[in-house]
Amino acid sequence: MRLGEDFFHRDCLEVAPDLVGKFIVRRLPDGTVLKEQISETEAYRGTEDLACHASKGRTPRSEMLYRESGTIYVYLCYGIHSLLNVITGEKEQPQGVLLRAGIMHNGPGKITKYLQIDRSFNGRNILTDSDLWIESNGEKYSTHTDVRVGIDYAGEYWKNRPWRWILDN
DNA sequence: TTAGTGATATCC
DNA sequence: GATATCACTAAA
Repeated sequence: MRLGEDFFHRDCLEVAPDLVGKFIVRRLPDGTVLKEQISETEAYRGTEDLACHASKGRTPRSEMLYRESGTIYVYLCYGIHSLLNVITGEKEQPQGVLLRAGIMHNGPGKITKYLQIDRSFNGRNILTDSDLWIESNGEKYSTHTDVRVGIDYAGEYWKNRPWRWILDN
């Protein structure tokens, strides 16, 4: 079953753990359908969160974070990797969830490479897009938390929020 | 451990 | 217009 607005229109701290175990589905231009089970997510929440791109305020890049839930936010990291986020919560309240890994592809840059997602997806909507969506198989999966990765610059408090969720083995 | 890579924010 | 920085990865 494809996940809809009810799922994403919640706080990122609720959506991020719930996304673990769900399936991200990508339909390529040639019709091939790729499906990958999500195994790791991270939440980025609000302007106070120094790890969130919205902490620098509303800029051309962070604009997507302020959009309605379900908006797709893709940005280029280190000049090489496209990182995929889904916007959650209330419009105008910047927050989202980073898809960090799938069962078969472990790493935020690797999952987008496999799914052939680049910045052309930025601003599209995962609720309505015909080439990218998220499905549930109805099962619940247990997770454990850890701190977020690659945000040493965010200061002790934000660096230590347990806002990464990982699928239990 | 380090190079590779280019968009972005922030400073002239 | 210049520059420092970065939610990463693969190779060594």
